[in-house]
Formats: sequence, structure tokens, C-alpha cells
Amino acid sequence: MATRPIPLHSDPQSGPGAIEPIALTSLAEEAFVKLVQVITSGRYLPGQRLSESELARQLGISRGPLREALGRLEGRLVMRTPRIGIRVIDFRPEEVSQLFIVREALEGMAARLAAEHMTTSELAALGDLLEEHGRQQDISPGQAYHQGVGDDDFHFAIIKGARCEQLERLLLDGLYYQLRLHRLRASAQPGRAKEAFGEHREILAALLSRSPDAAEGCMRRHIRNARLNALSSIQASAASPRETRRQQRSY
Amino acid sequence: MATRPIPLHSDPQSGPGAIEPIALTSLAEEAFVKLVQVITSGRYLPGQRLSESELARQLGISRGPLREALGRLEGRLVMRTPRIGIRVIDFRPEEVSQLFIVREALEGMAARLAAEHMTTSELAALGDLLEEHGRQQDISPGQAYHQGVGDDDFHFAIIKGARCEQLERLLLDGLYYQLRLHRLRASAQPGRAKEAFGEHREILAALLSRSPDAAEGCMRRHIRNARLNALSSIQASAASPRETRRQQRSY
DNA sequence: AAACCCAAAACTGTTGACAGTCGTCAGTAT
DNA sequence: ATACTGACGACTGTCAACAGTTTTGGGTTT
Repeated sequence: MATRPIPLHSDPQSGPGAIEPIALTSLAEEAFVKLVQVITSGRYLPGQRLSESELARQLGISRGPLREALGRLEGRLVMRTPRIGIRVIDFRPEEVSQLFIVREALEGMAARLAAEHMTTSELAALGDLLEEHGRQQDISPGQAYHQGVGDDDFHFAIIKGARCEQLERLLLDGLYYQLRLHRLRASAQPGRAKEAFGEHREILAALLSRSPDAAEGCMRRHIRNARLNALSSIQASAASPRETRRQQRSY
Repeated sequence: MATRPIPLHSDPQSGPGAIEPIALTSLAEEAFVKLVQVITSGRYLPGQRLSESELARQLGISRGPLREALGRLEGRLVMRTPRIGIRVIDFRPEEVSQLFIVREALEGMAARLAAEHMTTSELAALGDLLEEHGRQQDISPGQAYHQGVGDDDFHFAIIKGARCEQLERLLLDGLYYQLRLHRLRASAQPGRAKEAFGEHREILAALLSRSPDAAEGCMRRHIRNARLNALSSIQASAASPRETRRQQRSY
């Protein structure tokens, strides 16, 4: 299986003297990782109700650890109704917008900090990453870039570069799971990929110039544009009720 | 006992059609609220190890719900070590600083949104609140204001006024618990109260002028100052090793 | 006296089971 | 045919108990 013990950000040289190489992973932790994988993979429809017993049986564990994992996912990827059960979170357009607003605030700050804290070698690696993205974009133009992991890699690198564990935790453990889930349903507007790529280059330039203000400004503009794009995309899909809008609310 | 079913922000008119008046509270939920109350009240020392069995016995519940509640507090108010147990979170100076940095990002955005979304009556109420604070400050000058609930009330009102549930959740469910815990140990510098009060008035003025940029700028400056004050306060207490620094690490 | 080793106690992680509640559906009345 | 009532089934919330590990304390050795 080879599941990572720590959900997303597993940097070995985090704290100065923090040595915890052998991360004894509990069943609850493993269940948490598996659940994130499964839910963000789009296997279940938004709003779909999930059975604890069924999940526990499928994961091969008891309901105790599973409930702990679900408790951690509550409000992020699943919703709980007291005596009813759990269901996959179902984003309303307003909630998606708020997701981007929070991202704008946090990642803007991350870019500001990254402009001060990222090493030159890290910045060089980020430049290489962008070049690679540019080549991929030439080959397969369209919406693959903005939705794919390429976009995430760029933002991850900057979040890491901020050297702020609290920021990392909030963004990577909370928001990015939800964002990934949202992307499964919403398709980016055509042309957005090229735009996003250009904005990434602007951000990199601001980082290279070591200007916190410019870095934060560029990042916030980038995410604000992504939000507006997501919103118009949602409205478009709501206007043409294809299969996207069908939600299985079983209650 | 009259425990509130929802931890902090229990506004009755939140969503447009969100009706959930009868909140069937589970034992895990109650345990969560109680644990937040107890830990943020400073009953346990930072770093102190807690026994699950002992807590369960004191709360009069089984270990199942308690473990769920502890799982939700993990990374916020308690730290877990896989086969060892849980202990009250112990802030290093850098983590306190990061707390304020995240606050600066999120509350700055909240102020921006509040400048657009708060009603005139809400702004009037906020003005009354500040006036009240001014009178209390005249009576009892010093650090009571900045550390007390008065400061929180002001910020709460603005966070509410942003009309952004995601922002609310992150700030109120996560950061403010930690902030309260930090304040138990760190004493604000003298004179900071007056400064903070003046900054609050600036923020209110920006909100009244309906200027998002000014509101965000004032709020961020306010929180940045609070961070610098907290840091110098920590360094001062570290230089004079009084009882503040004694930590009971039982491992 | 200090360091080491070993056994007992305590604790965490996990499991299976039980009670109360909710959703569903057949049956009946209108 | 439609609406209401009751019981059945499934599920959530909760608890007590079990296995493996960690900590602690005493006893022994150097």
C-alpha cells in the first residue's frame, strides 16, 4: 500500500531539532488519508450519504478509528447531521467563492513571506518548474494545466517557501482538499490556462525581485481571477443543466 | 450547566434558509466544548500530559467520544504523540508569531469584506462598543483591555460582518482558541492597550468610509503591532525567567 | 553511590456489542 | 387513488473490555 504517514506536507527538515522519523501511524490516521484519497477522487457524489459500517468494512477496520477520521474531515470534506449520518460535502456556489477568498488571504500572505524567505536555489527550481509547465502547455493546450497538479505544484512550492507551518497546515490540510473536490465538478473556462500561466510568471518575477508587496499583490490577483473564473464556470453549468448538476441527496 | 451547543459563533440568522434550531448535541460535541473551556482557562500547564482515562472519568463519559473531541483539538489546543498520549500544546515563540501572521492575513480580508457587507446598524453598534471600551479604559487603564474580552468582541463583530462562513470557521474555531491560550501566559506591554484602542478607532473609521483597502490596511497594521508586542513580551519574559517559563514536561 | 536491568502497573489503540433513534414500507382508512 | 399509521430494519452514538506498548519503580550489579 505504502500510504504516506502524514497527509500532504512531509518535509523531513522542518523544525530545528524535531526528530520524529518513525511516525507510528494509527488506524485513524490511515483511515483519514484513505478517506481523503477516496473522496477527492470523486468516487462519491457530492451530497451522497455514507454509511459508517460500510466504510469501516471496506477499510477493514472498526468503527472507532473510522469515526475519529471522519471527525477530522467534518466541515472539510464531509458534513455530519447528528442522528442521521455523514454525507459528502456539497458546495454551494457561495461556498466555493469563499474558499477562494480564504485562499487569496492566506496564499497572498504566503507569497509575501516567500519573497523574503525562499532561497535562490528554491527560486531557481521554481523557474524550472514553470519552464516545464510552459512546454507542457505547448503540447496540450487547454484546461489541463490549470486543473491538473501542475498548478498545485507551483502553489505548493510557494507555500513551503513561506516557512510558516501554521499557514501550511491551514492551506494544505484544509483548503486544498476542498479545492480538489470542487475541481472534479467544475471545468475551467477555456483560455484560463494560458492566463494562469502568465500570472504564475508574474508571481515568480515578483519573488525574484524580493518584493513582498509585489508578490502578495500578484498572488492575490491570480487567485481572484481564478475565483471569478470558477464562479462564471459554475453559473454556466447551472444555466445548462447537464449531468454535472445531478446530486444524489438521499434524505 | 447550559453549555452552548455550538462552540463560539452561534448566530441564529446565518444562512438565508439555514434552519437548524434544535441542535442535538452529542457527547463528543459537549466534551469538545468543555475541553476548550478547561484548556483555555489555563487549568493545565502548556506541555502537560493528559490522561484519556482521567479526563473521561472527570467528564463522566466513555473514552470513545472523548477521543473524538481530542482528535478535533489536535494541532489546535493539544498535541498527540502516537503511542504516548496527548499533552497541552506548548507554543514556541515562532509559533506564536505565526499565529499572528495567519490572523493578519485572515482578519485583514475579513475587514475588507466587512467594509462592503456590514450594515449601518451593525457599524453603529460597533461604534457604541468602542465608546464603551473607551469608558472602561478610563476607569481601569492598563492591559485589561487588550487582553480581555473587549478586544475580542471588536474583532468578532468584524469577522461576523464579513459574511464569510469559511473565514469565521478558521478564525473562531481554530486560531482564537490558541490565541486565548497564549494570552494566559504572555502579558501585554504597558501602553499597548491605549495603542490598540486607537487602532480600533482607525479601523472603525475605515469601515464607516466603506473603503475596503483602508479597512484591510488598518486591520493588518493593528494585528502586526499586536504581533510585535507579543514577541517583545515573550522575549522579555524569556530574559527574566520567572515562573512563566516553568513548564511541566512529564516525559 | 550510580548505573543498569527487569517486572509490574498504567495507558493507548482497537474491537465488538448494546441501546436508542431514524428512515422505509406494507397495510389500512378515506 | 391518496393520505395516514404502525412495525420492521438499519444505523448512529456509546460503552466496556482486550491486546500491545510505554512508563515506572524496585532490586541488583559495578
